[in-house]
Amino acid sequence: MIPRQVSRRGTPARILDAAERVVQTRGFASFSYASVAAELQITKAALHYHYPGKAELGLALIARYGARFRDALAAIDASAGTAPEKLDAYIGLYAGVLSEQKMCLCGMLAAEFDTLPGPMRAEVLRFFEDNERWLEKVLDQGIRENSVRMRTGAQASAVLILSALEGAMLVARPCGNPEKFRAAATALVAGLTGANAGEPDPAPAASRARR
Amino acid sequence: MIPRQVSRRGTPARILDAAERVVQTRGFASFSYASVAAELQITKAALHYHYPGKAELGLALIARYGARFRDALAAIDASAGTAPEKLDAYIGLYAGVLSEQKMCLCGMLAAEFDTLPGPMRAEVLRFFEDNERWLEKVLDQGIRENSVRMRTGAQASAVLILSALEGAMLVARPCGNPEKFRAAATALVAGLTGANAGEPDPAPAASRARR
DNA sequence: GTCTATAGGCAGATAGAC
DNA sequence: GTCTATCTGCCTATAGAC
Repeated sequence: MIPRQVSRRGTPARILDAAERVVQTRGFASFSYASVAAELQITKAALHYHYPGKAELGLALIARYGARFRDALAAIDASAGTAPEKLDAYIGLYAGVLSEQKMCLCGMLAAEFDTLPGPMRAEVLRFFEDNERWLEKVLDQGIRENSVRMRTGAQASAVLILSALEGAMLVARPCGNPEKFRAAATALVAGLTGANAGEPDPAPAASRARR
Repeated sequence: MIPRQVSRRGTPARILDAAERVVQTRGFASFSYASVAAELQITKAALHYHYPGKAELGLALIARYGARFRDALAAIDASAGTAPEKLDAYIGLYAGVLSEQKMCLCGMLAAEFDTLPGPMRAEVLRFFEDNERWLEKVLDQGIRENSVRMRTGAQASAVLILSALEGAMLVARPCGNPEKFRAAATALVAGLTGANAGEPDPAPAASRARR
């Protein structure tokens, strides 16, 4: 009586789910309509109905990923923690992706940048810019709180954090060793907060800075 | 009377040169015998004569790249500089690649890792391990010299340096902005060397050292 | 060593039935 | 919305002449 669907999620979303997984593990060039169709047990023609071509599907992929990421950053902001706490949460986002043996979608697409259609390129750049802006804001907060100590500007440190985490995923994933990612992240934070690993902060983060 | 070749370099080396450039800009999946043959103005069949298949060509590519990199590291060692000087030279290797709008070959292949033939995977892993070992050695030297201050172990810091530089290339290349790479590298080094380190600091960006 | 020619497969994409 | 069937093009790879 009830026309139950194969899945609660609609077909477009399920297509994006499958495509996203393939792109994050094998890359955009190595992803094909055939592989996604096989996984969803539908035909390539059905995929083309929902997404006319690879370029459009790729764009939808980044758009959804970017929106999800921005939501996650907004949620971290809403938690109103200290800068180091926010950084830890930010690192957790990356660690979560890596724990599924996946690369950051935009990190993967950055490697393939020269082969991407124009609209996809623009969205990849936007993703990086958004992340840098958010990180810069958090670092500024950390300076006000006296919980972060930088010897260079917040902008350069923001680029470093983004680069280090993307790079740590890139390097750690082939090694099949999430610990490698954790080690890099810990050393990164240590260089920004002046914290000794395994020891209490020499200058405890302002317990609840104004904001 | 002298059977002059088209180039001083032999055909196998010229094939590797062209293939390397394509892989470092577009990726291994997007590289084809046809594109390399067109660039060298020979046929695909001639390429197959020198390298039976894509897997063999790819392996030769990493082998040559890895050997060249190891030679560069040995040259830095031979210079007998301080640890910060060696790190700067190491960063210069990456900057040189990026200045040609190219990604590190092994960084690119790391993104595509899941699609690579087994022998290529092994060489990519070897490259990362070699780099980490070398960096760890330099960091140990820096501790002995008192020119490097780490708040975490040398191993974790070595992974961070490798990750940050690979990631900085990954992020900076799409932006078409080498300055972004420099900013990340500067912030990275700043986090590893104290402002009040024994060695003269050519760029005391933020001279208010706390430790 | 390099060529022409071609095999065989898989890619992205479309037309039209249901 | 999903299907079958098909088109076109590019891919890796091989056979055999020169």
